[in-house]
Amino acid sequence: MQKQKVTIYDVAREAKVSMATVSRVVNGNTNVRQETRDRVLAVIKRLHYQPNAVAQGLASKKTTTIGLIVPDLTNLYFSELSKGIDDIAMIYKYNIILSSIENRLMREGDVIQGLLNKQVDGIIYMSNRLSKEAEEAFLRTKTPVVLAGTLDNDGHLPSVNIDYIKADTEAFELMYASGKKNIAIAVGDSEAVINKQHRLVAYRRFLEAHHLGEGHVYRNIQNYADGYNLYAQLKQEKIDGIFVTKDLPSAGIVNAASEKGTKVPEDLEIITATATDIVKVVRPKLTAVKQPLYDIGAVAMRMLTKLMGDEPLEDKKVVLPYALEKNDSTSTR
Amino acid sequence: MQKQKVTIYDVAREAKVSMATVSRVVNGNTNVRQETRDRVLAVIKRLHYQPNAVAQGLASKKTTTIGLIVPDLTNLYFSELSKGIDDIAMIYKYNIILSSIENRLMREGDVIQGLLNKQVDGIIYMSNRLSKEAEEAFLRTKTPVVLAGTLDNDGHLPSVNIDYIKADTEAFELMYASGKKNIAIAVGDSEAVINKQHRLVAYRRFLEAHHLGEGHVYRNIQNYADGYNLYAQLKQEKIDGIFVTKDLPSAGIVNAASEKGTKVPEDLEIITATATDIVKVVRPKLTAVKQPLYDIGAVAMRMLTKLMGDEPLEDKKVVLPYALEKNDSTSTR
DNA sequence: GTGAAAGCGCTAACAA
DNA sequence: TTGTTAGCGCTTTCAC
Repeated sequence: MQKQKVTIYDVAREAKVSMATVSRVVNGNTNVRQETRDRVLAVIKRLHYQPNAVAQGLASKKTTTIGLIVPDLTNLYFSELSKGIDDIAMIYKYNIILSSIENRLMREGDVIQGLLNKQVDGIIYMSNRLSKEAEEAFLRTKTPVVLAGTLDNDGHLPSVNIDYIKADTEAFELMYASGKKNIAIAVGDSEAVINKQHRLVAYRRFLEAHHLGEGHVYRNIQNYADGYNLYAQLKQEKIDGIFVTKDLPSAGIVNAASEKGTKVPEDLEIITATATDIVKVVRPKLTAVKQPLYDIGAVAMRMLTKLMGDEPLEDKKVVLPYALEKNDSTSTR
Repeated sequence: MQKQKVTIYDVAREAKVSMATVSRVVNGNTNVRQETRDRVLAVIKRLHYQPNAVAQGLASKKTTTIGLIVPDLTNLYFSELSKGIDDIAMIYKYNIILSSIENRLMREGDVIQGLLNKQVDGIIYMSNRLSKEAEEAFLRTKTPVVLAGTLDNDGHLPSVNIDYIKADTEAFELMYASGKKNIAIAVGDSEAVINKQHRLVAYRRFLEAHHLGEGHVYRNIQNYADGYNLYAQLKQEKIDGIFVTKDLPSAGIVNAASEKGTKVPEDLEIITATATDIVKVVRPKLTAVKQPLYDIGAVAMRMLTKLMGDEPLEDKKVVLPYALEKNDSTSTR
């Protein structure tokens, strides 16, 4: 490849100043006489000079780029979070390097190392499950990291979330208030920190509080078909209320129930843990925990900008409010 | 910020070779004696040396990074495309800089310039509407660009798509075969090239072929509510079949129809132009054009790798096959 | 097969 | 306020 067409050197020569002065102008340094600045600016415009961000990055050790680690962009949960992150990143002029960790083409540790090699100024990580190797890599590096809609085991890393235990408990109690006694929970990855240490804990506490016995935990319920197929089991085990962590499986359950003649919410109540577009498309409309996904992303990104600017963080663990949106898959108002 | 911990220089010193040799080893250059290579590799491992990609980029003028321009990641159409792009990019070891152009925080030209300043090796662009400033920027730069699920006005840029005219015509004819005579079309952005030069053209040709008069074009039908609200108008204008370019509005129409007592497909047939998860969640299940979104993305990325490697392209405009998935919102099988 | 040395384009002391 | 001068960490001729 050829050399860059117009460099800072060309501008300096044409404007009869030093490279340093051009650099100052480009970076908005105020220590430049207005007259000089204008002259440089004119040359920059005339030559269509554009700074080479890679060279800037090498010299300044700042790339104005962050890494975004995400499991699956086609999942609305993550894409909503990403949108919040993206908007704030744009405001602060950061670019985002997107790293998907869904397919196992690359080990998570290598993905993170790749980001670090690209000298990203910070990393935002989202995933249902924070892998061990990721957690270790994050604790080792001095590059700032923030978790969005994600929790680590010991709470060492800055993060933004809602209070899952509180939200889930409210959901269980809503179904209980309708007189349901055989309430179940269906989770995606039962080893994920949020499920293992929060949602399932809330479930057990709920069961104990009302002396409801062992309960029913369905694991690995990930997609529409999983939900659809789960229905038969729910029917057999006489489940009359279920909390589902993902939206597509919830839709599957509702549709299966409708087809097989089970009335929702009379015979079976359903609450889903994430209010996406799916919720309003299904009939009956699903009662759902409305998480402020966009805000979680936005706040996470804002936290990261502070960390990258060596500003102090008020809260390391931010907890945002949620709302339980009562729709037609539950009966108690 | 401090200097990098371990540099190529440290490795060279410890291995008692020159930086050039270390560089060769790192980049898999074969002109290194096996013995030397092993020694260098051992030192790299011992010191945990990791190359600085920014410095590599500056020296080699290759960043192994591409720019991905996307309007809205929460739109399944684009996130599916992105997934295909991401997978292939990962295989070829390219990182992706994600640039959203949905919010108008930044002009599209500036977004592209920013990517160019970061010295990306290539760009993939997706959008319903290729803006004039984007098109001009792409024609001006020597950085390779590929359009995914997107078309430019004059067809100068490499792109991957399906045959929209053929697909839409098939959809119209399917409804016509059911005896529908007042068939309409609802589009998102009617100025988008795909709509203006393909979908709407197909619609007009269909009307003419069957002497169906002027027809009905509904514009700016973007989201669930738009579709839901459109129903009243469809009813008033006695529409008995409609082709909708987006999935959420389709769901809105179906749900509104069900609520108001209009039978789908008996009284109103609906076909949507993109088969996403929404299609199978709505009842009745929507008949839809199944676009190979993942493949479009994958092929676009593969084309880009060729362009970046100065390999020739067999086809500049790739057209992938689609399938019309007949579900329950149409009656003809 | 290996090394010396000149950059890549820019920033950031330090002087002036 | 401006210029000089080292780098930043790496690749890449060109010799040997």
